[in-house]
Amino acid sequence: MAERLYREIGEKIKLEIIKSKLKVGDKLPTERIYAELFGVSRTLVREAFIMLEIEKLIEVKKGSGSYLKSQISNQQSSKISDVGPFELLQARQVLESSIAACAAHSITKADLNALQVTLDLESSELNSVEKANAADRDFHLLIAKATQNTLLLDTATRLWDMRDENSMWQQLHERIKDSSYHGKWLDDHQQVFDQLRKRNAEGARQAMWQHLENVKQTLFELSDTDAPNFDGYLFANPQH
Amino acid sequence: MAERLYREIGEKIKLEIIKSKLKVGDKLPTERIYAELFGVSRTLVREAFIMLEIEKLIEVKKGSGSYLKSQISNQQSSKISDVGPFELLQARQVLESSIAACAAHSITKADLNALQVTLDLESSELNSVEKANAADRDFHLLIAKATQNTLLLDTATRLWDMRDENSMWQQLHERIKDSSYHGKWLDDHQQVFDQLRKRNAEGARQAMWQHLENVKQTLFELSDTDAPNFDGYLFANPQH
DNA sequence: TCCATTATATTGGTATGCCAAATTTGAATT
DNA sequence: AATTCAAATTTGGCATACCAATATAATGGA
Repeated sequence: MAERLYREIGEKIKLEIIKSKLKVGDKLPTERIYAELFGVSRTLVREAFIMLEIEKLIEVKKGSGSYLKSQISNQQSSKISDVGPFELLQARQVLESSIAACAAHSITKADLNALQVTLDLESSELNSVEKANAADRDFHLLIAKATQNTLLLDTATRLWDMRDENSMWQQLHERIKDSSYHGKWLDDHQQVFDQLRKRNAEGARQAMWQHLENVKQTLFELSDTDAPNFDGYLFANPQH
Repeated sequence: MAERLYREIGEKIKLEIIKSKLKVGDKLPTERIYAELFGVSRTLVREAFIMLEIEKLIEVKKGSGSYLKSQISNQQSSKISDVGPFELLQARQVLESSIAACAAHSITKADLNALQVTLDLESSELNSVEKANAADRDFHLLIAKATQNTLLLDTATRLWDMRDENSMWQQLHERIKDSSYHGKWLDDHQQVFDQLRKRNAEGARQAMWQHLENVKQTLFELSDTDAPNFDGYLFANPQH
C-alpha cells in the first residue's frame, strides 16, 4: 500500500459526508473537528481538504468554513479510473470515430505530414514496443489535434491516458507485446490516414471505428477470462 | 482575486517545470528548493505538490523525491476551463451526437421513461430558468447514461459542467433567459427522444447534431461579438 | 579490489503554534 | 425594541520544528 496519509483521510471524510447526509451548500465540520475525530493533526486534514477542493467537491473559505460544492457519489468515493479495458475501448470507439470524422474537415497539410511521419515511425519501430506504443498514441492524438478543438484533444488524451492507468490493461499489454498485432493495426492506421487525406469524413469515421473494433477483437481473443457484458454492442456498428 | 496561495504556487511550479524542460520521469527540485525560490514556507510548496499530485502530473515518494508523471501542456498550465462557448458546443456536438447513436442501441424502457419524465418537466418548467436548466442537463446526461458506459457518461458530464464554469457562457446565459429559446430546444429534445424510442441510431445522431447546431445558431445570434473561427465547420454536417 | 555494513545526509511526513479573516456575540445607543 | 459597533470567538492560512523513510557516502573486512 504505502499510500500517502492525506488520501486516506480524504476518503474517510468523503464517507463521513455521505454518512451525515450533507447536501450541496451545507457547511462541513471544521478541520479541527475532523483532526480530533481521526486522531491526526490539522495539517493532514487540511491536506485532505485541498484534495477534495481540487476534486471540486468542496469549497474552502477562510474564516468561515468549508462547504459541500457537489454531491459526492459512490463512484467519486472510490477510484473511477479502474473501468474495464473493453468499456474503455468502446468509449474510444464511439468518440474517436466521430473525432476522426470531424478532423477530416479541418485537417491541414501540416497535420497530414505529421501523421505520415508517425506512420513511418510505426512501421520502422515494430521491434521496440515502447516506441511503437508512443507512435500509436501520437497517431491518435494528432488526429484529435487536427480538429483544432481543444476539448476534443483533451477528451482523446484523457481516454488514452486512462489506458495506462488501468490495471487490467497492463496484464493484457504484456501478451500483446508477444503477438504481432501492431503490424495489423498499422494497416488500420494507414486506412484511416487515407480517408483523412481524401477528406472523407464518413470514410474516416468508418475506418477509425473498424480499427478500434479490431483492437477490441484482439483483446477479446487474448483475454481468457470471460468477456464482460457489452449489451450486444461490442460488435455492432452504428453505421449499419 | 483572493485565491488560495497554494494554487498560485502550484501554477508557478508548473511554469518552472516547463521552463526547465523536465521530461516524464525526471526528478523535480525538492520542496525546500521551491520554498526558498518562491520565498514561502515548505508547507505551501507541499500543498502545491499535493495539488499537482491530484492532477496526476507528479508522483511523490517519501525519502526519495518527486517525479514528473505526465508531460505538462500549456493547457493544463493555465485554466483549461476557459475555452470559448462555441468551441465547447462544437465538441459537444461531435461527441454527444455519437453518444446518442450509441445510446439508441442500449437504451432500456426504464431509461426512456426517465427521459419522458424529464421532457415533461422541461415543458412544465418553462418559467423557472433554473429548473429548466437542470432538466436540460438531466436530458443530456440521461442519454449518456443509457449507453451503459461509465466513460461516456463521464465525458458528457465533464463537458456539461465546463459550460457553467465558462465565463463567457455566463454572460450569454443571461440573454438566453430573456429569450424563449428553451421552447425551441424542447422540440429538438422531443425529436431526439423519438429517434431513441425507435432505436434508430442514425436518426438519434442526426437529431442530436441538429439540436446542438440550433443551440450554436442561437448563441451566434445572441452574441454581438464577432464569431471566433470555426474553420468552416460551424455549419457543416458530418453526415452530408 | 569488491562487497557488505554502517554512518551520514537528503527528502518527504507529521505535529504544534501563532496569524488573519470572518463570524458571532453582546453591550451601548437611539 | 431595533441598530450599531466593537470585542471575543471561530475558522482557515501559514510557518517552524522535529520525525521517518530513503538514498548516498564512508568504512571495514574478505
